[in-house]
Amino acid sequence: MASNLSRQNEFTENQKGTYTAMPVTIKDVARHAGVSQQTVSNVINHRPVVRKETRKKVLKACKKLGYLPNAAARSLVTRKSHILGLLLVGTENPKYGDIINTMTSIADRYGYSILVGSTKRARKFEVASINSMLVQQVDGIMLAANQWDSISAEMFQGTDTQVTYFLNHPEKRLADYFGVDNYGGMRQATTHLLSLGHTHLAFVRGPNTSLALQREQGFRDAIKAASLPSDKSLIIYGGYTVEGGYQATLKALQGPKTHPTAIVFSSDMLALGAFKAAHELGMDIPRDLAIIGFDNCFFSSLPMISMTTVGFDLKALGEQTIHHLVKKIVDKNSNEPTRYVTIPCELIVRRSCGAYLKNTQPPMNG
Amino acid sequence: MASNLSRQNEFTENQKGTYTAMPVTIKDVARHAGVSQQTVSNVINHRPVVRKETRKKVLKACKKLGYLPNAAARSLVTRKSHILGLLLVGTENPKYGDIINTMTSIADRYGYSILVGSTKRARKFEVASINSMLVQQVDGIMLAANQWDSISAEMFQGTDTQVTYFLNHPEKRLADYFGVDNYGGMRQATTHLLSLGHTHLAFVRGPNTSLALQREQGFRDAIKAASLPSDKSLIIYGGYTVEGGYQATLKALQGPKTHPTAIVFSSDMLALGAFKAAHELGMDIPRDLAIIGFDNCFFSSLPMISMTTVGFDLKALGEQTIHHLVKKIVDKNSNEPTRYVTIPCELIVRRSCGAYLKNTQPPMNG
DNA sequence: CTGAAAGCGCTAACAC
DNA sequence: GTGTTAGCGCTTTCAG
Repeated sequence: MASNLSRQNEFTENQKGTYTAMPVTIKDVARHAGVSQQTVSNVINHRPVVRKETRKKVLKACKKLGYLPNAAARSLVTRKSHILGLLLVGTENPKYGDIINTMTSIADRYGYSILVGSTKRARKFEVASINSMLVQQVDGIMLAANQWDSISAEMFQGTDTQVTYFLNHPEKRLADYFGVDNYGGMRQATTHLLSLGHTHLAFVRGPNTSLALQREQGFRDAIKAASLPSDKSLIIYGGYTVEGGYQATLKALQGPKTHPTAIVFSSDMLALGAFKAAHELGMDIPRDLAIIGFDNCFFSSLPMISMTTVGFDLKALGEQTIHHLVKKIVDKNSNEPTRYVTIPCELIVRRSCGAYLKNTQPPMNG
Repeated sequence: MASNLSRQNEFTENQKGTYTAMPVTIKDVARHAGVSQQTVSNVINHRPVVRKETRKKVLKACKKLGYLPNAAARSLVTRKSHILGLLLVGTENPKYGDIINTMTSIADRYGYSILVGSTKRARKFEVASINSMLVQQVDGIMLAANQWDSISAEMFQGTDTQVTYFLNHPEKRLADYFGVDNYGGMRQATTHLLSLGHTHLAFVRGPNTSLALQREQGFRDAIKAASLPSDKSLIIYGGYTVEGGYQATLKALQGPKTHPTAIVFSSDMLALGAFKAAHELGMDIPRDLAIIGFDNCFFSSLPMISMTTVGFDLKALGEQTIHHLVKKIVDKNSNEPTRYVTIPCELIVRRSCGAYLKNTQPPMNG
């Protein structure tokens, strides 16, 4: 790609007789270097069919004029924009920033830019965002489906744009999916609490996405596998905010049933609400209440939180997602089967689950 | 804009005799509706020069064929991509996600998409990102300058792309700037600690950005205004991570000088490190050490953190930034003077500064 | 109000 | 290796 930092202009006279800066085109470079447009194009695109001296001459002209290729023009003929869409559900979770940054970095290595969007958890916005990205000619979209019954993948029928579900997928498997083993992670977390002797557990569930539904199922199956009577477990809706987790915790601890001694949360954000609730009720975590979250957000390792949670390798997930998506974009008609990938999870034991209560100190790194 | 959800295709035979789906163009719609391309274009762009019946006919054909306009083609002739670049320094701060989401929402209201990038705090990446966005023909860039001595605004000379600095600006005021009153906010925070009776304060400073330098100056001037001998204040580099704040706090509390009784941090993230350090040293915040952060990150209001901090209205800032940027894009040659805007800050007093130590309870909302 | 023609900046196909 | 030509899908003249 042409260099930068210095951009000289050519000024051309327009109809009104005023002078305006016109962007430098491949034509200008060609004229300046005394070669044809095609040759300039060959140089810019690193096609090894240009003589060394010619290439040098062209490069020099590019620099001199401050030439930058026009992606729109290129996109129009190649039918490739080198833009990828990343459509997530919302921003409440601080993991959002991590994800965008991770994906942007990886995409960059593959030569793609990232256009971000949020579905705001509403079908209307999901459709509008996809439409907008389609219009912008993104080569591919990584889509976190809003709802379990989303049919947004159908919007890509007849389009050049490749689509893969990311983190969330709908019921109908109309496209590839790259996500996390939410089920396995949550089942392991729940089993951990059971092994610590808890017999009354509650689960605070998230919104109606595949991700949250899988986590819930992991909890249910762990309870079932332990042969605990199902009425001894409590399932409460919490949504995806700290406030939601707070309300749900209060409900669990103040309801008519026998109160749980441990609560599993669909996310770290929800679990934070438990700290607030416990604080108000004068309860100590983990002495009076054991809790486990999911996501391994950065705050979970802080000493005053020290939350047991389930982690996963976001970078690896992003790498696989983009790698596969780009492959599908490049090998236009490599009729690969629909892929359905989940990366494994890891239980990260800290203080909040009470595992360190009886025996030793919490681990040094909080 | 044309509707969606259903996209039928036309299949055309290519040279090799295989059939491939070709995207529906304005031509196809025109033929189908029995009108000219121009008329279709007029309909799509809501130009009020088309008869009602004709418009209806065209819209129907759009829907039937699943037509979506091609932004690349449009951009090529209008010289407007309707894409805005948002270039931030990094992602360590969870505020990052907030910012992207806020800016995406606002831009959407103005009819623009957001292309995100990260400078990774290195000039090399800053230049590469800007270049990439320029190639993609973004209409404007909101740029958080890496360094105080950045000259990246010069890259826009001779370009159609409008640029405004955002959150951070370099020393040379080559472009508009929209940011936060970092100086005033930090000065107020420091003065607050002084009013609580502290005479030995430390400041943990951030990286070499305008934002961090302004915050540092706010601290220095507050100390100076209180006529405290400057050797009674300690300034330590912390960077931008929790770990950096932790190390800096240890340094402040274990140095040869008289130890500070209060520490001001350049950001909430840095201030979190103080909790870790205090925890290790067996000190209580705020009893043994008062701290104040900056940013009002979501975690600062949690009861087990309850951090006194400085907040600002990100939405208002984003709105002003994009409003102005879009105005400059649309009014191509409205020779407005370079604007330099900072939005005000607000001190949010919670438990960590010790203001509630002697008198009353901490506020109910943590 | 509608239609025909030109051209945005670039790459692809084919001569030379 | 290099130059010429055509055309991607759209908007913008300018005639009618």
